[in-house]
Amino acid sequence: MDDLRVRFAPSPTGVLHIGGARTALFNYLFARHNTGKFILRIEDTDKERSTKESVDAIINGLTWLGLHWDEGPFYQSQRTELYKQHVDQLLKEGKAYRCYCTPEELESKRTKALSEKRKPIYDRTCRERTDHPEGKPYVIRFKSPMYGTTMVKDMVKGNILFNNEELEDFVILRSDGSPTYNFVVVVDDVDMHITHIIRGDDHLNNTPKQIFLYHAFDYPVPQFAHIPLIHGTDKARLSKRHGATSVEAYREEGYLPEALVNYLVRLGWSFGDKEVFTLQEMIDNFSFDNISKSAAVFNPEKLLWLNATYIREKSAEQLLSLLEPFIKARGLMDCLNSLDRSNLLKLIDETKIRSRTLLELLDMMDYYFKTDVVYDEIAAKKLFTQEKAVYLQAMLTRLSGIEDFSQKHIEEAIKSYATESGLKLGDVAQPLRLAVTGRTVSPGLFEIIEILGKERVVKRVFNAIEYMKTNHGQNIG
RNA sequence: GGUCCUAUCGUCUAGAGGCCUAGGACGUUACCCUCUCAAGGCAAAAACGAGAGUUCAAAUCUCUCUAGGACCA
Repeated sequence: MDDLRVRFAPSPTGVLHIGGARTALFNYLFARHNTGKFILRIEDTDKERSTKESVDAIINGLTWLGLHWDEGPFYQSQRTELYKQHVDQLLKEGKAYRCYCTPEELESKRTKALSEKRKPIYDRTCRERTDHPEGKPYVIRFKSPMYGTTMVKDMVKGNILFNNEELEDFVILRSDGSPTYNFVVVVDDVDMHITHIIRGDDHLNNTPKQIFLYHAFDYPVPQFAHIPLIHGTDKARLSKRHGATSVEAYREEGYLPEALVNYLVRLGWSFGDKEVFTLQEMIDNFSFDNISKSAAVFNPEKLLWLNATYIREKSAEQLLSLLEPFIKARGLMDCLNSLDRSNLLKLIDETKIRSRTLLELLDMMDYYFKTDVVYDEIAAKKLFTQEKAVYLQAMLTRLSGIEDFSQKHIEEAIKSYATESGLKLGDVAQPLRLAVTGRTVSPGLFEIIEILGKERVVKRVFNAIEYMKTNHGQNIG
């Protein structure tokens, strides 16, 4: 098994979507598990739809996910000579032939066959033709076997038998001289010495045709693994209308690559009851024995949970560096540099268990970056009342009086005030939280007061009291 | 339309004839903890698509149907 070679062969016609990413992942894991080689091949023969941006998206996406390839990227667009040679070879060996039937002729044959309830496959008119009409356009067709059966041995689906009579003499070279998909795939896989083909099961029906070509090239048929597709909630193949489906989108929303990889590996693959895997654990345990045969519905909730799990396991330092691109994007870099770093790290530690994405994490710490607190409107109406203004005034005095502004002393000050005034802690804590963060939800109040520091807290409580004075009219009753 | 694939809680799955009163995870709900929200803890509700057969015994094997999906046109 030491010569095992697999490939991921996407078409660069859009973003790297999570279905493709999962196919790449399974290829990667299989290669690493078996100490084989993982090859990246860009199938950009469709010049109309292939773009450089899309190639970049694929490469960046795979790199971000940590799915490193050993060879490539190879580009089909740079290999046209190779395909031409192989067409010529098949032609010379009598394994393919020129077909001069016009599209109109083929169409009428089709409709006729259909009306007579026959299979609408090409009737092989030109198969034994020997003349070469000058100047007449032609396609090149492969001479498929007309009888017998072809067995696809699949590591996921088992043995699948196809009846050769169902298959036609398919086109390998179009009239414009461009080779077709089934043909170039096989030429490349032969040329790259691919031993195992792991791809979506949407290719299953193409496989017998490709097996014909392997035979024609006298190349041992690779092992196949057709993995089930990913579906949306409506059980249809996952597409844009199901929401974010690109790897890039998840990156921008603050997902961690290890979370996405972990989620994708469990979509269709399992290892007992285990849910959380390191990449090494995936590599160690991966096998096609425990891949499921049916399509899996993509569940964003579970991905979110996994992402939260991974965020929680990161250190504050790690999270801060992960947050940097997001901080930069919001133009908060200057702000970051002017703030106390150790306090920010403490805040990250307090906030990370409440965040499911990096974006959420940053959002939940906005009050730390901002100079002026913006109050949640509904909460302000409810909590910034005359009665609460009294509490805040008292807290302003007490907090200002603390020499050693530590969590312990802050807690004592707030709790003793509540007790002395016969109040529940929440009665004081909630308006105070709103004053200091602008929110009703935050990490522990005593912790964040210490983290923000005496100066900022005192100023914020003072500002809140001022706000209540100027807006008190609407807050009465 | 033809060919092919698939079928366990809402979702991801465990399950390879008796360990199944069907296990785990996400989500949902209740409770505990609690200054809010999370996290954590502890519970609960929730599934073998239908029908025949094989067998002492079927989620597991066979067949039919049904439903989804993919490919080709």
